[in-house]
Amino acid sequence: MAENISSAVIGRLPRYYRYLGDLKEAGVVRISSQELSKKMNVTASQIRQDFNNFGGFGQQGYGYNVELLYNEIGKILGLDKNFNMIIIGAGNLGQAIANYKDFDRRGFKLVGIFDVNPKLEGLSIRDIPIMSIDKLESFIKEHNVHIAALTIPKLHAPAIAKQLVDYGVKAIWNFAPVDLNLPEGFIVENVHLAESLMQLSYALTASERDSN
Amino acid sequence: MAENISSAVIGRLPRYYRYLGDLKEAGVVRISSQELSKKMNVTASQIRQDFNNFGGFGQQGYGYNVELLYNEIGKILGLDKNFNMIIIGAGNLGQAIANYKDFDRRGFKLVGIFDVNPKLEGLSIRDIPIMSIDKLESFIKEHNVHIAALTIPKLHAPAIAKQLVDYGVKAIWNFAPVDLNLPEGFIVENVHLAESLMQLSYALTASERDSN
DNA sequence: TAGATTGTTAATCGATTAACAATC
DNA sequence: TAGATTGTTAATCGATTAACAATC
Repeated sequence: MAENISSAVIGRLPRYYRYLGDLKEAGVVRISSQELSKKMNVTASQIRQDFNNFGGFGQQGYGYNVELLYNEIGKILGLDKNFNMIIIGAGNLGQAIANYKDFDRRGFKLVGIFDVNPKLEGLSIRDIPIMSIDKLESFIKEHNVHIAALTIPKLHAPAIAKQLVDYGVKAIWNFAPVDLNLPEGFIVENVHLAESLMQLSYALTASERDSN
Repeated sequence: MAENISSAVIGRLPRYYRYLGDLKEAGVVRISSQELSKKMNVTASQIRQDFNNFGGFGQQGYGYNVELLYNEIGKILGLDKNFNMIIIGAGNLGQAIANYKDFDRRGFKLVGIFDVNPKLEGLSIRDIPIMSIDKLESFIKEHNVHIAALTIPKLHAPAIAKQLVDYGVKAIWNFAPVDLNLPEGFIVENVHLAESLMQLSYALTASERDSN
């Protein structure tokens, strides 16, 4: 069905999903691409093009059924499935992610947390045990781990990432400020906080320049 | 000098900056666009085009001086300046950000942390006091706060964001899963973790589909 | 049926890549 | 000078927007 959709389109789906979820919550039953375009500040044309990448979900003269569209986009994003997730690195960021109950609700089930620090072993976050990194291999091979969130320092991230691939993890959610260079086709989604802050810094700097 | 550079270009600058920093660390003095293109997995043409948006930093027949280029990109990104930053919301994510010493090093100085929870008042993270949200207005007006990192739940984020704008903050680094809809031209940089995870989920789902 | 709005094709715009003259 | 590599123009590619026929 959906082969080779551009990443520009995929990048917009979660935002559509969020708006449609809000509309559903608010009890809105139908919406036209034009109404949605006003709310979201994008063109109606883009909305229709985006949805039509996956086969039309609307109806001429009517628009889109909010709940149906919400569910369909959820399916496209795989939110109707359950994925087992582990977190590597129980530092501040790892703990923050471990505490996000929303991820669980959306089908991302946290099944384990790993850290190199032996002092943390035996502790747990939301009943998920923190384990020694030594147990990583056996744990992954025993459990069906789809996603590993990598919240460890830059230095060790590439080596650990390689292990994760070898042990059979399917995707890495990478928070380390480094490119992991994994085998062709392996799924990596990067969250580079420092880069985000630099873009903000650029905007601040540029706006100061302009006002002179 | 640099007016209206596309956000595609700006989005790539921090990555260039990271690679050039690593090269500098490694003692590399010069690099050609072609060598850099191999390392970074982008075209040499794009590298040269990107840099030439800001005036050429290279030299024909030689390439680019690593340290000079690193410093120039740093200046473009505003990393030669100092910005005062506050964090609104001392939950897990707020604490994680507060503990990032790297941001301080790059000129983002954390000057205050705010939370609605009165129990946290009086505590501090890395010697930065956690204050009641009641003190937000006076604090911002007394200190020169450039950036506010917003790490609070979705529900209250838009209202707090509005206040931040009114009180004179220059930019918001928004971690709440909501669009803030602030006045035209006000700087917002979003980090939507849930959306990032959904894109990863899409990739996982699509790869399963393909392998069937 | 008439009106509304989609799905889809065509036109435009912008970003990326290729090519090469300029020049170190 | 000859070789290398940039800076920059031109060609290509892809994404966005506009337009409209199909259809509910």
